[in-house]
Amino acid sequence: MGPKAAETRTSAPRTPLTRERVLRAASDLADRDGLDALTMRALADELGVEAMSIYYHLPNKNAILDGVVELTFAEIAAEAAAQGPARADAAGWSAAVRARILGARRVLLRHPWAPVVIDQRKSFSPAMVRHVDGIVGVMRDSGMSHDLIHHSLHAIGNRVYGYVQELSDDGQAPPPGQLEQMQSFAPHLAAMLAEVAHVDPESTLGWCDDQTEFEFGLDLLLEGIERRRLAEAAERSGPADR
Amino acid sequence: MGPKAAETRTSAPRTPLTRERVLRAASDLADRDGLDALTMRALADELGVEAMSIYYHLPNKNAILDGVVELTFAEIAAEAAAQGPARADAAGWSAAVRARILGARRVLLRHPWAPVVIDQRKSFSPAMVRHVDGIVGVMRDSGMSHDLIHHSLHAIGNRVYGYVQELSDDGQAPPPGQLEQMQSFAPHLAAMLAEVAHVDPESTLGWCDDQTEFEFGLDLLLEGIERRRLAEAAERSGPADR
DNA sequence: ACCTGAACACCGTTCAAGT
DNA sequence: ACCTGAACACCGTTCAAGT
Repeated sequence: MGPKAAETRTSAPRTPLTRERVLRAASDLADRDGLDALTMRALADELGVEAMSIYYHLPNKNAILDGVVELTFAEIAAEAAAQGPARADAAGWSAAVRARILGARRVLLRHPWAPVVIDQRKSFSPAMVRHVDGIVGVMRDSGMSHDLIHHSLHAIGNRVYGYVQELSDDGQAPPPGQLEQMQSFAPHLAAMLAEVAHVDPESTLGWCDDQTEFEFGLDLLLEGIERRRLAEAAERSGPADR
Repeated sequence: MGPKAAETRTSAPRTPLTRERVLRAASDLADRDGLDALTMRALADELGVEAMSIYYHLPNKNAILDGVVELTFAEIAAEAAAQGPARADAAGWSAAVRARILGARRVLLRHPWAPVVIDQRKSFSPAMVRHVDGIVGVMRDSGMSHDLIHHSLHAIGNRVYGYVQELSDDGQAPPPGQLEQMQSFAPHLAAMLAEVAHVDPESTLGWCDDQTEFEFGLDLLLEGIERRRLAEAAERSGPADR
């Protein structure tokens, strides 16, 4: 408690501001007080700093939003890693995909603002791409065609978050060199995109036909419900003969 | 072009402001310039009026957002009516539901801001309730249980917009007298909610178990994809014996 | 290199005032 | 009854300035 300690305190009153620290604080703030409470001024307060200091480490608020989405997908990756390698035989693909999606959901439930941010600003982080790539890999191992995988990603992905939209719908054509670059860290996904883009080069809507994807997912649901309806009816008429 | 005409012009330079006119203009503005461009000041400009004038007809911006969602569901109802009465026999329920959902989607594609507004503010208009009620009616005619219908609504509804969430998840218990009141204009839906709430009164999460609903929808999709995978495999091994 | 303060152009909204 | 103008408390961001 001598003057030296006090001096040290005033000369290093807090850990230095970094991109990481800003993003962590932003994610925590949104978790605790909601997305609307995540303002530059409130965030600065949380960090014991003036609002404008943040701009030295991140260019603007959009960068912060992209950053916290990135953090969230890093958590999802950690969750998946904790579950161990989810490779499976042909029949087991479904359980493996299911586990990954429910894992992602567990993380997203801890960050309720994340789905909102993800699909109102079509953010697109490497961690997100790798997450999708893992799912593509599992499906590919089961022998599915890239086409079926592609439709299935739309059907499933729309359910959890809109990531597939970004991956394809927006950029009319495949982004120039981006696909080659993706090959290094998301090989399954890159292979799928290459084939899908090649197969249907003159789709009126560009890369993916939104309407087709929507109907594919809808029909999956309707067929499943119909099967359950028939099961109910059978149950009702003769539960004995089972 | 005499002085009289000019006088008439200046004494009645525009049609009077009404709730209807404000909401129409708001919807049009959002269609044209996007949701972010829908500000009180820009909306007033569009109407040839000062920003504060709007507050005489609607209490605040949230009321405007609720109002434009209401308008959108009115359009969806008109679209459904144009398709004629979509009553069907047991096996035809699926086509009837499909038609209604694709109709809703056509309208929502004209108002891309609508899904965003609907699920970031959990708005809840009578027109929306009636839309859901129509779907419940069709499913009920096919002999499905209320339980199956309930799960199915979650699975399908999440896909188009989050309306079922509002209907149930939020209010822990059924809203006091609201259910009785609903009976008059949404009888099928009211019946379903009454039975579902009764059947599972001590659900840990309140009315609906979100996790259960999520897994129901996910499994529907996974099962459907698995069937298509098997079809692909069969096609590959012996396309001749079909 | 890292942080700050004042200022700008926006927002939704309150409130007292006009006709 | 219907509309307005000034003002308030916010927002993200620019810019020149401090250390």
